[in-house]
Amino acid sequence: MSTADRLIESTRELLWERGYTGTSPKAIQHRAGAGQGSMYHHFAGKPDLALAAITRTAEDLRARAEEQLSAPGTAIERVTAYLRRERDVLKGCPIGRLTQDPDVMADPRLRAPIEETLAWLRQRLAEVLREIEPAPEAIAATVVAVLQGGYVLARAADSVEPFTAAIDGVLTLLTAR
Amino acid sequence: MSTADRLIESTRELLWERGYTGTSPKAIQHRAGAGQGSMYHHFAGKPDLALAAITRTAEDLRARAEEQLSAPGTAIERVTAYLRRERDVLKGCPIGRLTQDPDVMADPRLRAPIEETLAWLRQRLAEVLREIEPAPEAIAATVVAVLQGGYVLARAADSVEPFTAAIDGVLTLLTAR
DNA sequence: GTCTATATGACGATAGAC
DNA sequence: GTCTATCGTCATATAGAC
Repeated sequence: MSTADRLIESTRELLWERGYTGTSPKAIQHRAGAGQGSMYHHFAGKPDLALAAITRTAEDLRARAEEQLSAPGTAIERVTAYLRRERDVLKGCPIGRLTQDPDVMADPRLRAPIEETLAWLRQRLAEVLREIEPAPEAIAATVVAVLQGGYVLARAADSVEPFTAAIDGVLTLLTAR
Repeated sequence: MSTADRLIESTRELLWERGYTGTSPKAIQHRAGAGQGSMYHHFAGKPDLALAAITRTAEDLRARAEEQLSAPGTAIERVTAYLRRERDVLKGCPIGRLTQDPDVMADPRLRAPIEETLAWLRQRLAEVLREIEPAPEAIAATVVAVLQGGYVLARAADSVEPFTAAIDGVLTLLTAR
């Protein structure tokens, strides 16, 4: 892996763990095993590096969601597979967590991939759910919200349990229709 | 309002807007119209002040939830009133947002009120929903998660719309039972 | 109680040698 | 491409006068 790649990967990890404000260039360099000069040679600064990291994380999220959502099976089966797939629940959503960072949301370049990714997810889930719901838009928003909110509850409790309960609840409601 | 009170209120606002890491003592003092010496006279430091602020915000959240949840009406009516009550949607949940702050979650004193408040909310909603569900725990978790996740989607979109859609969706699912 | 002065280190970046 | 030196500012206090 090149130095530039190691810098991007380190930034992705740190943004996930500590957010944008909580992530310093120094910490990125240390984790990547790169020096100051090296980082500023490859990237213009912290926002530039964050953009590269966020873009890569957003692509990754979409690709992995698509794995479950475009698999064979009924709508319920695919949504269930997506919601119950293995996740780093206590780490939360690497995209959703950035919405809490005012410096990220204030920068249109950093904000765009986050807005687009969550809008895409909602729209993609609506497509799948259209198989069983004539107007699935609101329910698709609910499903994405349960996921994002489940992460919040899990972090608050320092336990996966509330996340699992929230997913179980929405699947119960969905399946009972 | 006393200086100590102004410091606590300013800290509450800043924690809501910028999180713990993003909030400096200097910013708190400036917003409260207090000097350095004044702040350190009343509070031991940033964590001490944050604890006072978080405690007050947690009490406030519980009191305001209780307003809707203990009102007269059916379970569905009370949950609907709670979910649809007026909110500062784009600002998000002042308690839930702190779960994204690793420095808060790493400090047991700061973490406790957050954990307790969300656990209480879940349990309180389960009590209300028991009127229509024999085993309401998972669905109560879902309802709280939709709220927390709805805030995330609203911030990502810079619009109240996804929040409203997510709430509408879960109420549709709940009411259709 | 509130003020000003001072301290130590981190933050985010630039400059220039190698 | 990477390194070290340097920079101006902010973060988070402590000390002591008033």
